[in-house]
Amino acid sequence: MAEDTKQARLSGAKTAPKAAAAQQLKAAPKTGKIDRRTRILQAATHRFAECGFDFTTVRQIADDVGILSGSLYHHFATKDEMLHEIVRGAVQQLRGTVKRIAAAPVSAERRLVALVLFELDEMTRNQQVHAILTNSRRFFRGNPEFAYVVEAKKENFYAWKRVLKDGIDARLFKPEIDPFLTILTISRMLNTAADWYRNEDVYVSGSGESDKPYTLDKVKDFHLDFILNAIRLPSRTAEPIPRQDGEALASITA
Amino acid sequence: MAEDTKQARLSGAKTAPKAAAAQQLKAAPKTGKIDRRTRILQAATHRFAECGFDFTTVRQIADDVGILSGSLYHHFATKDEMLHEIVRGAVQQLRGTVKRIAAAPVSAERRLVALVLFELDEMTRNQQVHAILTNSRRFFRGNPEFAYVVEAKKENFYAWKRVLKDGIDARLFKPEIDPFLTILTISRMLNTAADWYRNEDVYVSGSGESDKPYTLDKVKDFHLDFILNAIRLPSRTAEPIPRQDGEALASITA
DNA sequence: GTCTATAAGCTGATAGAC
DNA sequence: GTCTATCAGCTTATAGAC
Repeated sequence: MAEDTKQARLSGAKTAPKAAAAQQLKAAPKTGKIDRRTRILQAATHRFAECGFDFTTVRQIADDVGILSGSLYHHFATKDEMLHEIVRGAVQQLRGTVKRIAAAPVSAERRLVALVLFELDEMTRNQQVHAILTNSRRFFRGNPEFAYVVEAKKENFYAWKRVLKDGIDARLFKPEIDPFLTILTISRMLNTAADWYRNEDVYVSGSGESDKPYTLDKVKDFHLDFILNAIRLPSRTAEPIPRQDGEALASITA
Repeated sequence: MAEDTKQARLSGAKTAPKAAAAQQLKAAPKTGKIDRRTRILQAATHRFAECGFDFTTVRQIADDVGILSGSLYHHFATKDEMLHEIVRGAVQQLRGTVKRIAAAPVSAERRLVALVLFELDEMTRNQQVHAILTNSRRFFRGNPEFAYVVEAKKENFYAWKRVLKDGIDARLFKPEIDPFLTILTISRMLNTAADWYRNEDVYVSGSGESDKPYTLDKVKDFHLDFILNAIRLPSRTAEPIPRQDGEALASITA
């Protein structure tokens, strides 16, 4: 892994003419009329999330869309290029919204609630992409081509840190909490939750969508409770959690 | 991944004569005199933890110990057999101790504290093996040869569930907590913490062992606080956390 | 745009010389 | 116990016919 010098050459010639196609990925209606390129990205996203980037083969992706592996290279120059198109949009959007929430002119507690709600929402809605970002994080760290991924993660950390610091200064949060440990713990907690919410119920549910044992709403409440109990000043534990305000702040993503 | 029918044949002929060698893995002094088989398992453990089982090649392992890949097959029948020897002991020990703590005749809170302390301790001490168990969990789930791994995980879950239920019945914990979500969250939290504690400080530390910014003790306190704040009855938040008692209970592993 | 065919290299694993 | 040499099958990626 140390000397993983698999060169991704996104040289000149074939570089993607319609990078915006990646956006259609979540907006695309499930009815038939979507172009090949988008369909390939859907298949790749699914495989990368399921098996990891490294362990997914181009043949699997090609099989999923019903063409041969060689034909993929008419649409994408390299396997790495597919990954770029899949993660870039999500990374940029997450970074932008997190920074905006962290800088909003409301109390630190409301910003924290908004951050939790937004990240849970985003990671659940766009779960496959975030699964890729988490599960293949070693690949991203070790590949200079994807430095922007780890860079965005770092910026997110500083946004959270600012909110925590503001909350401590405003005597809303415990002064003795360790920012680093707290953010790390919360961040992975939300990631974990989204992964479980979207995938693990395979073991339980059977029929439609409605018999899901946990609603996303309940999962959000659980985590808000868990997190706020841990960081609020003990004297404030009885206060209601400002979920509505956080919800409103979190939904301003456009 | 669905049709991953890579057969592991641990047929008859070459089956490992000294399976106990895996135990030496953590007990082995770092001085030179350890046999080849143990050295190979050390290298394999490191690689599996770092790159995942699937993505590790037998040639990498062979390189690490300074022999050729073909020579590995004098010591082990298959790559899968190495994995078995690496994880089996840890899985059995974890399962045994967790069940014993969960059944101990003390208050549910002390048992919970003991579970948290023990798992953090064990996952930190034996971090590489637990990283393998977590990172390659899809492999374990999809491979019948390793059913005992997921079986043990399930038993651990029921042990935790019992402690949580006892705590609710004894009016120590909030009656409204969701056992499944709570256990899932705590479990991954501890896993995450151990992973970070052992690996992530690569980015920070420089010289010896002493300048580590976080002691394991501090990490334990952080998590006990975080977890107990979330599940204790609100009226009990001011009570001291019975860490010493938990420590004592957790350390009875022999 | 997809196909056939193929390159160059890696994979886990084996046989037999020493 | 390690070596050399090799297998059959997989990997990403390319060239050129249709």
